[in-house]
Amino acid sequence: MNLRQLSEVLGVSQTTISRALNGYPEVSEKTRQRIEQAARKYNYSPNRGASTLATGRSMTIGHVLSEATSRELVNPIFGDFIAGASEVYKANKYDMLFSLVKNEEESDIYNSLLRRGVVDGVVLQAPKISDERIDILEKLGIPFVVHGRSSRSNANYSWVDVNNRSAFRRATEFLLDLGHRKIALINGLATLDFAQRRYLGDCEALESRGVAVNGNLVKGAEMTEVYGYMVAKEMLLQKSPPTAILTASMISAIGVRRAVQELGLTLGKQVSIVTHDDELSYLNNGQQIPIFTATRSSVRKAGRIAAQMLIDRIENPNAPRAEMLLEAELVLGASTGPVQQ
Amino acid sequence: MNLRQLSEVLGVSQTTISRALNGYPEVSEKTRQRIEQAARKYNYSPNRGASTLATGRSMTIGHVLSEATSRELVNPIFGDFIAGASEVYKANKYDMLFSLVKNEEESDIYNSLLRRGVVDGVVLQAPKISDERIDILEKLGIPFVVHGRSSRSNANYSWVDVNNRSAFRRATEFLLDLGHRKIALINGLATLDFAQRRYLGDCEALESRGVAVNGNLVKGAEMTEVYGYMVAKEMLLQKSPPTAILTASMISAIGVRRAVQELGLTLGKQVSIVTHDDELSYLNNGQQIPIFTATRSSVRKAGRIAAQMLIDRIENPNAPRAEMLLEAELVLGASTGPVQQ
DNA sequence: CTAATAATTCAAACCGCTTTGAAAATGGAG
DNA sequence: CTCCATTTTCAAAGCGGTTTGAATTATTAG
Repeated sequence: MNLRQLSEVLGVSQTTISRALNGYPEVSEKTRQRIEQAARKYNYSPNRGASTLATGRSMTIGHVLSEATSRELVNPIFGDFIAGASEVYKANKYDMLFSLVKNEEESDIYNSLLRRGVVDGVVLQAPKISDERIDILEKLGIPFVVHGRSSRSNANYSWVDVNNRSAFRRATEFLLDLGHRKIALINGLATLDFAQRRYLGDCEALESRGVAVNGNLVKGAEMTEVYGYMVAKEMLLQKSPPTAILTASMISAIGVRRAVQELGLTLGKQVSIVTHDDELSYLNNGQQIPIFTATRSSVRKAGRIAAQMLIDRIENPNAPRAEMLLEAELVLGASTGPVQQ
Repeated sequence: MNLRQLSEVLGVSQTTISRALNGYPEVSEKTRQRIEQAARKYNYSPNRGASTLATGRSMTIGHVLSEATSRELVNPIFGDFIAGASEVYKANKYDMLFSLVKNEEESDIYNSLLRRGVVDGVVLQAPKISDERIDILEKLGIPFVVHGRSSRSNANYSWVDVNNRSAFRRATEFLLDLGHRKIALINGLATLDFAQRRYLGDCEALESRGVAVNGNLVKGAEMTEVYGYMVAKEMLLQKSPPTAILTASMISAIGVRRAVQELGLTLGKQVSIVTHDDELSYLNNGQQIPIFTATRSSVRKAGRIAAQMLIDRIENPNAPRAEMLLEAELVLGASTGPVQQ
């Protein structure tokens, strides 16, 4: 059933129906009722292509995941982030379009999505320290919001981010307070902005206590379980092993735990771990007592905020850009303890 | 730049341009070249809404994730599955639309997506043993493919699935061969079809060796780390604890491992684990020697296959339905060993 | 009761593409 | 050089909505 057919059935013009259904004031309450009822009865809803064409709005938001950033590897936080975003999109009647692109197509995809009128805006994830995508998007003039930030960019964009720096500064300070001096950092990919900020937070804490940053104790790559395991094992077998390890995700922390246990060491005794915890739905950090001491911040919440920001930008293009810095809380779990002599 | 503008610039009709760009034979190679060049130069690509309206095809495929099935919980395999699907969509110039729906809207969403012409087809994930969605989709006449199957449904649908039954039969047989008799199963949600099949495979193996199925050793729920941990701990503290545990995912296996180690037991000695491994990109099951003995089948590959099947159905509606049963391989890891007296 | 004003409703234009049926251009045969 | 068949190009009609400006109807004031 399309609009013309419905208007014939009702004996009312298409204009009136369209207005009634879209909540315009120029239609009497009586007719609106009648029209809404009929729409339900005949199972009518406006064709998406047609209204996109007529309004110039696709009511769709794009999320682009680049294989460049993630090397064929799906970021484990991806699922929860978009679940959060989806909640907000749904409430605002937007749909979510998802694209996986290869490195070389990366800069084209935004242009293409915009030009073809496929999306009204995009969310940028996992920004690099220096990320050309941000400049591309700004040049294109498409509404966008970044999940994270890009330190080197001086573009004027909207973003949501966790305060990675202060989170990792606090985490390191906490370990220092426990007497640890050999503190390792098993980070995410060094080119990613969040990894850099976490590194800086770590360094800040160390330096403020006069502890030199040891390059051997800082590594970064994809945050997989295996990576956490391998790096931890290697570090723990050094002549001067770390007594505490910071990890950038629960996934890698699990790998670190495996290494620790394989070496016959005990978590919270010979080795302490503090991890960042994105509160992934399938990786709850324990029940009453958290498994890992962690800097905690819900990535799902970040998804909700990013989505709302973007919708605001789309529907109110000349509003000032928005930014939101989420503070992670430091939760005390069973994976940390005072340094052992 | 839109079609009319381009046609004015080129002094050629819109028809010719459209045909040239869409590869129709009625246009000479010379003009095609000229048009393609100009399209690139002026950065023209057809407006999506307009072509959707004109062709009746949205070139978009829907993936619906229901919060009913997953209780606010994002399935960890979700990311890798859609990454696989996306590869194929991109190669075929489809976009992917993602919807998160609440239980009560579940049956409406398909109707709505179809009616509004938002998608050309949908992929159904995580089917229940008896899943009304399949009947709804069939009634609607929308092209769809199921990732998994629905045992109770006798609808005639296309699907891709892992042979969960034979995989878990083999896994249990393997444990029986090692002398285990008290074999627990920590499964997914009991209402989900794959969980039922895994359970049946497990039972088959046990019964064929004359081992009675012990209801106390079979549990199922969301496959989280914490769930695996809790159930394993509970079971291992029974008077007659299992000597081997089957788990439905790496995530829950990690939880089981945590419980095992917390109790001072050793994996592959007092307790063996066999898990299903979906080959999630961020959860590689070890390097040379797998951490866990596992029934392995790539969910990303399943995503690719499902996507291709669906595209085939869309572009060739009266082709016979397709089905694909993937056999999981049993890989031997460090988590299993002969039963200890 | 009429005129002026406000509240409703409508016909038609438009969004940008695809596709049909017809027209124009080209080529080959006689 | 004409005629017919074949290639190539085109104008116009949708596709199904939204929105504008005008027309109709209802309401109020005088």
